[in-house]
Amino acid sequence: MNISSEIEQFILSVLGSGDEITLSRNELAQYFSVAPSQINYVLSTRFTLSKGFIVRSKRGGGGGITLVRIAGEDDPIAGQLKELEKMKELPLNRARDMAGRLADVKAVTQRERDIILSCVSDSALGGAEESGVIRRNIYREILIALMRK
Amino acid sequence: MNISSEIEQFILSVLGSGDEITLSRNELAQYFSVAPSQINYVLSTRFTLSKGFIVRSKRGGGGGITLVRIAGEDDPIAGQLKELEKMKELPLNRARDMAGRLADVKAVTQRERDIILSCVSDSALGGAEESGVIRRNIYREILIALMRK
DNA sequence: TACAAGTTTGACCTTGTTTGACCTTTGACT
DNA sequence: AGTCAAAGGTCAAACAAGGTCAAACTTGTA
Repeated sequence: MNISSEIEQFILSVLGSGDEITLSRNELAQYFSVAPSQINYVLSTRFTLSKGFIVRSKRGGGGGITLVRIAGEDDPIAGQLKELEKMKELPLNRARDMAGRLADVKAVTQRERDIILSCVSDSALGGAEESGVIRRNIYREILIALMRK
Repeated sequence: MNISSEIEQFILSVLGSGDEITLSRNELAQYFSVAPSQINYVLSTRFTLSKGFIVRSKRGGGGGITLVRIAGEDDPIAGQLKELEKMKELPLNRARDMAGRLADVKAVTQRERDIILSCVSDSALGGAEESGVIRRNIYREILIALMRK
């Protein structure tokens, strides 16, 4: 496993089932013997909004970085639908994050997530012009289907 | 025996009776003293879907190639896959029939069928050129996801 | 032997990760 | 207020995978 993923796991394990954690960029970097900016890389690729995290930080003496897990309670499906309405295209990475999040909060099963991801994968849409637009429409239809009880 | 077949045998023997293996393209290539792209050749000729494998890969540092063995020929999903390989396009009616059949024989849940149908619906694909082709590719990817053990 | 199919190689491409040099903000202490 | 050390931020270059494609070579077969 690469270092970024190890750092991700480490943070997740320290976070445990809590929903907030504060950490020091420099300490973390030293602990793993990497450049401090690597921490930013991990945060920006693994702790994104679509994965359910908010990152706040403060510079200067006594500063630090705080991760907040977004409470998954207020219907994530409706939330994502709303999010989608603002987008014209849905990039694959974003779709992966979003579907992963639905699985994390148990709005869909692992298997359902796999189905969703194969629908919006490049191998399914690759050939198409405007695949970003199609991906967005497909994901939107899925969410609508999931809302119907 | 040619090198490609030796590499194939090697991979199979390491895989043994397991149904998943992760390997490094460059290491393998070095081990057999061949061009890295030869590994792709082996994968694409010997570890195909019809031979019962899915190949996934990730680039970049910490990347790698994963082979997954999938279900046998006798299940309805594999049957539909075979059927699909002969088609260039998948009309919506046909997709409805096929997904319905999967639900009938309990290869998917009702809810999974709904998700599948929304992915291939006209409201998802309506705008696209060649929506029949895209529908076929999406349905195909779904089947592949469903076969994963 | 000639042709077709299968194999092997290498040049070039795309994506994901890691590092380091340089920049900005903040709080504490004159 | 002014200074400055202690955070964290940005960005581009280097590195580390794997992917693609076509040309060259080999093998099997009519």
